[in-house]
Amino acid sequence: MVDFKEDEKLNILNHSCAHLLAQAVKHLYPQAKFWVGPVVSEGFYYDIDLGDEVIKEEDLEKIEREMKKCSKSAKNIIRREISKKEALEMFKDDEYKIDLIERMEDGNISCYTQGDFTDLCRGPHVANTKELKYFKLTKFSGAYYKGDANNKMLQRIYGVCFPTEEELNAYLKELEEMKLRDHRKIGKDLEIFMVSDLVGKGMPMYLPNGYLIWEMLENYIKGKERALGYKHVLTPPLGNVELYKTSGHWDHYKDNMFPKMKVEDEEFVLRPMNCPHHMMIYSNSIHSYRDLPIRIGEIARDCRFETSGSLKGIERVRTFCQNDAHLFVTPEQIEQEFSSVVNLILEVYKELGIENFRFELSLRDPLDKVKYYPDDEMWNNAETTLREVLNDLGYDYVEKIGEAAFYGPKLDVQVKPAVGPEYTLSTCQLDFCLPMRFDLGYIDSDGNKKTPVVLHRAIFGSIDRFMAYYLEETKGYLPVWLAPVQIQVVPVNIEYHEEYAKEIYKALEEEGFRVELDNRNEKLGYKLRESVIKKIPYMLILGQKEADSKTVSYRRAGSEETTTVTLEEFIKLLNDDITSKRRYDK
RNA sequence: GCCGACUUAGCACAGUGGUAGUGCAACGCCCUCGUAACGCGUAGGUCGCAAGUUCGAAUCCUGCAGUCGGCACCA
Repeated sequence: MVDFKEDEKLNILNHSCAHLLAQAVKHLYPQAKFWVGPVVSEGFYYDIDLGDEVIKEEDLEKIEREMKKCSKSAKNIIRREISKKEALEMFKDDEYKIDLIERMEDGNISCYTQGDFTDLCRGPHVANTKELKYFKLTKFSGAYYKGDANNKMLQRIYGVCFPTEEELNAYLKELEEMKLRDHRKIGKDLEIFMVSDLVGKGMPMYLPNGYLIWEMLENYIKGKERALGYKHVLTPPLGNVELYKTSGHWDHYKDNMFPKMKVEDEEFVLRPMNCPHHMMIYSNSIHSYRDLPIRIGEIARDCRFETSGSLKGIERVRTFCQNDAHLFVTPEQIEQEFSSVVNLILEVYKELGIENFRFELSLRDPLDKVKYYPDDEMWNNAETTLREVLNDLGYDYVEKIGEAAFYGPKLDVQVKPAVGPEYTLSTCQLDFCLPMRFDLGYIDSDGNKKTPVVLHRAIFGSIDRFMAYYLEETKGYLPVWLAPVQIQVVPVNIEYHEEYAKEIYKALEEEGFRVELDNRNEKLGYKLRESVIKKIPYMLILGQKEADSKTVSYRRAGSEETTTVTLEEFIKLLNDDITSKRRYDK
């Protein structure tokens, strides 16, 4: 999808369109006061205080009509440099603009005027409002002033603007198409997961198709980890509150945990993460420097009390299974183990054909003394280490201040879903803090007890989220190794060809493929249509021709071509598809 | 959690005050068929839940729940 922020021409056009929106809103709502109206990846928006009024759906059309009027009036958009004093006087009735101006440097302030409307802005803009012709207001919502939930909620209106009608329509069509690949739709259509109000929101249940995909993903990633020396464990999905007080999670996240429950004279919580359990496993025995790194992995069920508004399909849920592991290493081993994790991430992405992702290096905000473990030296050390390893590996990344975990900095891999904002898929976190809090140790070569360093890492993030992402990536056309049903055998005529179809079906089943025989008394076209809708990778069409020549004809979902081969060749083809994990959706 | 919208059969939807409809799916009959829907028929819904207004509520009001679009949050 086009990025309005990155495309210079669209950026200016959309920024100007935000002003047009503000002008129209000012006409319709004279009491309106304006906060900011930036261009973002998805277009532009403007945050507006309408006093007691709120935007409703029908208001959008009304505002659009007014915008068209403002556009048609063909006013020149005129830039003017103003002094800070002038600016403060000009916008004296708008506390939001005053807020902005007060933080601006004198001599570096400008405003733009179009007809009866002037907005504070650094520009640049298009020359005339008539250039803003092909736009659409796409969505609206409340948005907290300065992004702080304690502040007043302003009205935010989103829109997009293009130079031509064709581009606008193409974009709107693309938006509609993206909705079709939303994992919630695919998950329902292909019977992958369900939710039940009675069980609880944000607690998905995986249906047979979904659990099959789950098992394949789980076995795949555990196999990769075993090859790298990981040992997998199984730990309970709850823990004593003291465990989380020791780790520090209780102080930081107790509001985001399910409340504690008292049993006899102990208190427990459903666990929100697995680090403390794995720390206890580490401390179950005495370790020598020779034993390190120790890599403990687990597909571990966690429960987090996510706010109702943040839940989304199987992407953001209240119960989920992390593809978690904790690597206990000596300080000298950090670099090698961290590289190894990054390489594993890249290897998995490459194998599964995931190409649209980016790295974020999440660092602490040094001014935030509450959230982050107070040890400057530790933080500087950890952040420098991660940065150096990333630079050595030569990967592009952006640094995000204030995004670190409370115990350490991390590398996050960000991806964009079909619908909604970016999220983290994989993560690798460096932690000097929890090993100290749990008093972990190993005996070093000099005979002294030292504290290990821990790398927290998740390749799939959670199996749930990864599945959501991969369903959207593949549009539901799963590669053969993941497809719940790999082959649908369709006899042309049930009366004459069922016997041959059964023979082939049994042969494929004996080879270990997930195969189904459609022996219903329906027309060929009808049965093929169902296979296509269910996105089954291979349709095997068996009629007189195939029975006579002892061959099979196959068609891949998403293709209209039919190929005829021998059964042996077909099996070879399938096995090749499965081992290569090849995607065929693109 | 906050702002707004939505919730009708397994699925996709229509129906804005007069005791529920269409298409697909399901089931039955018919058809016996070569690459995305043969035809006919049958069954299926306390219209998200609760309370209210009304002679009468899927429709109007209120509350609750869930979902969706954003905001906030995300160890």
